[in-house]
Amino acid sequence: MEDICSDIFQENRSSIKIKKKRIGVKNLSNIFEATLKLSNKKGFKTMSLRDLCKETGLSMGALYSYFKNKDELLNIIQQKGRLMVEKVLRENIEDINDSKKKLETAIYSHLYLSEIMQPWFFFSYMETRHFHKDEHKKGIESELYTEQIFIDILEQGKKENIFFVENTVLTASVIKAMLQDWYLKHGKYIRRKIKVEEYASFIVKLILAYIAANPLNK
Amino acid sequence: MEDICSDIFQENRSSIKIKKKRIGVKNLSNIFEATLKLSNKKGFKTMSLRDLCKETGLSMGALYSYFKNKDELLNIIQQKGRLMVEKVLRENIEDINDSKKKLETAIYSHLYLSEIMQPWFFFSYMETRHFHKDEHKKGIESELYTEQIFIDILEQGKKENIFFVENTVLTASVIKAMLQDWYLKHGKYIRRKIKVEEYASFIVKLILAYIAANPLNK
DNA sequence: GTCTATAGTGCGATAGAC
DNA sequence: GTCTATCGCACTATAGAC
Repeated sequence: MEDICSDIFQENRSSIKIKKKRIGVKNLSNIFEATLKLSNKKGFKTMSLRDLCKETGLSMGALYSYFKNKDELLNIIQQKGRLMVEKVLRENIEDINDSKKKLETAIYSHLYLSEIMQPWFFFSYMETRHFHKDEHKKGIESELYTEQIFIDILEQGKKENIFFVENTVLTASVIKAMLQDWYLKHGKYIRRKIKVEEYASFIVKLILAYIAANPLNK
Repeated sequence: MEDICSDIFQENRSSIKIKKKRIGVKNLSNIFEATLKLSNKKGFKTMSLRDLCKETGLSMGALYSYFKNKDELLNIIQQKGRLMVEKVLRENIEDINDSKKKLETAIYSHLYLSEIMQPWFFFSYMETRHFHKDEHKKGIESELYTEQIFIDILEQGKKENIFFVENTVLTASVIKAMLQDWYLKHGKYIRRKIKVEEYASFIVKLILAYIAANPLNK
């Protein structure tokens, strides 16, 4: 979190009116956390900047030193979250050659990441449709990007005769749906004391039962 | 739709100021459709009653003849949608004894219903967390109600030694997640020309591959 | 670097004409 | 049964004091 906010501070130095790095990074971190918390409770549009003042302990004027308007606040949060997700997923799977191992790793990585960054994932899923043109498009592309990762892995396994899957696109879609359920209904899973490891291992077993069973052996 | 609006008109006669049934039902139907359309685009809270005026062609005064405030409009929509869903699901599966057939029917029924009532399902999923206390609670209960249907079917099949499933709750959770993906990302599936029949048959195959394979035979 | 005060906009809701 | 006009309130964003 510290690292991310430090990056954001550097990159958006032009639009951020704060000069001292220590104060800037601390307040940015505070603002992001508060924004995700409030938005996930009542929606980004419904969250007023006065709510954000109360939650952060900053005044209206101080907030506007960190972003030039409410929409820019949203853009910064989105931009940074997306970069983080794509980087982690790519790095975790790029060196794996074995299809089955790669599929497992992709599922585990996505779930662990969304466990750590749950508020951001939830925010992103729920708010994307409210974004204006450009951010809206990027949100959908980001979703398709991770879906494509799964399509590619399934296609690779299919070529190697390890996976037996009729429709890779549809299979990737439902894998994505199950991964998303983890952060969308996070409260439900916590209440039921289901840990992320258990959920991940379950998803892998379910998918492998479907694609790893050679129909010719039946 | 006509039938539902007719029912709503009868039940809420006290708070609806309109006397003539024909006009009342026609306008109610118009208002509901417009509310779902606008809310699903920008969120219920963000949709102003002035937006609703434009979309329905009615004036502010006219709108307020059909509900006493914005929250009541939401409650009426939710109440009726929930009743509809629970009724249809129950009626479709209650007379089926065969576990496998029952599971299939439940999946197909839910998907076909959410295909017809897609705007309502989407609305309900996205807005539940913004509801006040009582409606919020009912929304969550409704979600758990359909999940419980699947838990019960899985438990029944387990007892009969037809299904081999370790964790029925977790299995029901992901079934629900996949059913929800159909109406949450409806646009994506339409763009990819995936029909509801294909999706339903895919989900059934995927789940059966996991639970219908007796591990003792392996 | 952060504050308070306020301008300007748009909201939900109602009253009263037609 | 539907309309227009209007009220009071909360919002984003900014200007200027400290």
